[in-house]
Amino acid sequence: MFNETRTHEITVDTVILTMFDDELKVLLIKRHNEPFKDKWAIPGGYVRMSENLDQAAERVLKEKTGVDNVFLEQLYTFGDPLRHPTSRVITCAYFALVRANDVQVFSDPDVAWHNVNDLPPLAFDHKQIIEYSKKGTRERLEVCPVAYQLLNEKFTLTEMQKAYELIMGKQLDKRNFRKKVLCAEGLIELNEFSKFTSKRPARLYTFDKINLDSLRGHFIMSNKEKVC
Amino acid sequence: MFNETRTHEITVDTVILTMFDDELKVLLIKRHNEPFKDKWAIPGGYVRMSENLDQAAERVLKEKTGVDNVFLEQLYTFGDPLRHPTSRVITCAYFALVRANDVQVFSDPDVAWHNVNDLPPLAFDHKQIIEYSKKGTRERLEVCPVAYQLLNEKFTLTEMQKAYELIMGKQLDKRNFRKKVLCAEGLIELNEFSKFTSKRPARLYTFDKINLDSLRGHFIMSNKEKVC
DNA sequence: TAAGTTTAGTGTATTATAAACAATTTTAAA
DNA sequence: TTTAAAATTGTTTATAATACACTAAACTTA
Repeated sequence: MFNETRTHEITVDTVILTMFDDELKVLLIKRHNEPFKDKWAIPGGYVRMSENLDQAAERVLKEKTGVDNVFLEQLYTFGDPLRHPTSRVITCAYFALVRANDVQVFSDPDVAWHNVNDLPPLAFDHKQIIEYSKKGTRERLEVCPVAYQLLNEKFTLTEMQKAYELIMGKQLDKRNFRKKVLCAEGLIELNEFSKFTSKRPARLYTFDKINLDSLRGHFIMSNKEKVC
Repeated sequence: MFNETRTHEITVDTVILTMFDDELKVLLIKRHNEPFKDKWAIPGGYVRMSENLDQAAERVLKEKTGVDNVFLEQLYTFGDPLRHPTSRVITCAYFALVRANDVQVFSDPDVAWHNVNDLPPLAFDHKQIIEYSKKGTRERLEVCPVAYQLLNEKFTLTEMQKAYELIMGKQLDKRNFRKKVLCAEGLIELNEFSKFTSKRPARLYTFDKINLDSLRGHFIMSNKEKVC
């Protein structure tokens, strides 16, 4: 069935996640061409000869959202011979966490955010890739406070808890959550309050970006809270 | 510098780890051809058109060690344009844990086990790949008792602790270690004792393979013991 | 302007897990 | 039989996780 040659096509596909309307959203693009015409797909593209895989993923992310300098990490490489119906394409999947406000609003109705837990029919193995990225985000959150990547620069603790809850897929106790994050390094309490909430304003916090490298090991979701 | 075409060569490279002489060992092959002639390299090969990446890694492992049905997991994909000096080769790296006794003894002096912490000059980016695999093995051990993959079918708790210590890169307390593993699921106490030790014989244990799938989440090294 | 509604914010007691720590037992070898 | 090496075993302390409910502040509306 296959001609056992040595070359394949290699792409990067990027699962771009953000948070709004109390949902984790993934950016999808509706395909205009075969294969999988009219199905939705995560953004991707061929790896160029002069760039490494991280650079290819950054380029795709920048092209589709206009953002860079955000959390972007290699997830897994998918290489099933039949994942592409007409050619042999191996794809290195990345996942990115971006702030909804940073993304350029696109008027194209064929580029849209979808709830990661309520996906339309997807092209290729992209459903599997998105499922992997949900798991990867959760595992990443267990060792590193990546959830702040989804939040605005200034955020309330309620917003932060919501991000944790969406990624972990479970509700957290408000008092225990605040106790844990308030004693963690890197979180800075501001003397500002959210103005746009309709009820009691909430204190705003921000992250000390300079110390983010040292945060590995902090903000750990406990073993018991792990979704195994 | 580069012709931005769409095809690259893709290989799998496999970090094969085992344990003997109280050391974690990695299987290396001395290269006979350029590039990197006479440097050591981890076993690898081109991905065939008809196989997926897991199958390619299994094939390479089987060819080099004669073993299959062992722990073998995708690690990371390395795609720096300059990682291969003369062509554009993207490699999907895997890591495997095997029992030293299961591996066919090879008489070829250019195939040898090396201490992972004392490596000879390596070809390509293989030093980086091996470092990644040490980290990957440690992280895997934190959520799953993969260390048993390095042990014989019947093993003593001292041997098991040694495997944990080598992977974690630190010494563990004997009493706390035994307390933790003895109350974990899947470990079966045998009425047999090691005969080849020169002093007091140690009780042998084995793993309940049937229940291994349910072991995720057990045998967790605590957060405090994590090497971050 | 008072009452009602919504969200923000806070502390303690209990339980579970991890960590520190040393003496005794068993066998083979001398 | 004495000695040496490795195996085996429990308790105490410290830390972390969990469960749990009321008050405070601001806006809305009657």
